[in-house]
Amino acid sequence: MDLLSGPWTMYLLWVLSTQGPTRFGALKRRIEGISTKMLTERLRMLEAEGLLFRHYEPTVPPQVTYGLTERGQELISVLNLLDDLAVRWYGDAASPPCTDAPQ
Amino acid sequence: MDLLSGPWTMYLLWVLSTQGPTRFGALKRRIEGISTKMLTERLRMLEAEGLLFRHYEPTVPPQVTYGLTERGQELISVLNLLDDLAVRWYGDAASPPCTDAPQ
DNA sequence: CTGGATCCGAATCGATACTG
DNA sequence: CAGTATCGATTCGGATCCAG
Repeated sequence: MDLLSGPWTMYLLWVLSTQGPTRFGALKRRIEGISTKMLTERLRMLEAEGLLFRHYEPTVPPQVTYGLTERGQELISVLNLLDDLAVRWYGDAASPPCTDAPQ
Repeated sequence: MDLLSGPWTMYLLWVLSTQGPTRFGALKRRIEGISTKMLTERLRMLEAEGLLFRHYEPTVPPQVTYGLTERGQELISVLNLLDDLAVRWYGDAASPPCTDAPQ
């Protein structure tokens, strides 16, 4: 509970679940409003909990990709149920802005 | 998400789910560590969201009982799944102090 | 591009005192 | 018993600057 209670945490997981593995900058742009500090903190915490992985590619410039681990996926399935309730109670409008056109 | 992200929120719901309708003072004692202010805030918020009800009995002294609504129960079922994951990942020790012997 | 370090204002939260 | 009101310490989080 403490883990998920942090700001942006659930939303970050959610974004990763809809986008698949995503790079740091893309996440920052996608989440819009989150600060570098927050994003880094959340990513570190979730990584420490084994909910997501960090893939570092030492190119120039470096590329770092984050994605859900198996545990992360399991957690997402619970969050999906939560979303079902949210939709049922508040309607689709309450859903996160899933404006993804991933192509 | 914002709703559940608040401090004590999930735990409070959890306690109410294992105790059934509970009075203010009992909740405060049960949750141990929460301040009056926090508890009141959380209760108000959850009531406003229709997750729990407030029953006021104008006796002397007054008795106020809080309990889960139907919506609250639905949400608990999701939290239970979350608990399943927690137990699987961290073991029973990480569970809330569910020291209930319901028989 | 991906962060780490620092500073500082804003929001939070607990403790306390008080009421019906 | 069940809160409300206020105040002050603390924490939090964003902005900024810097580096590999």
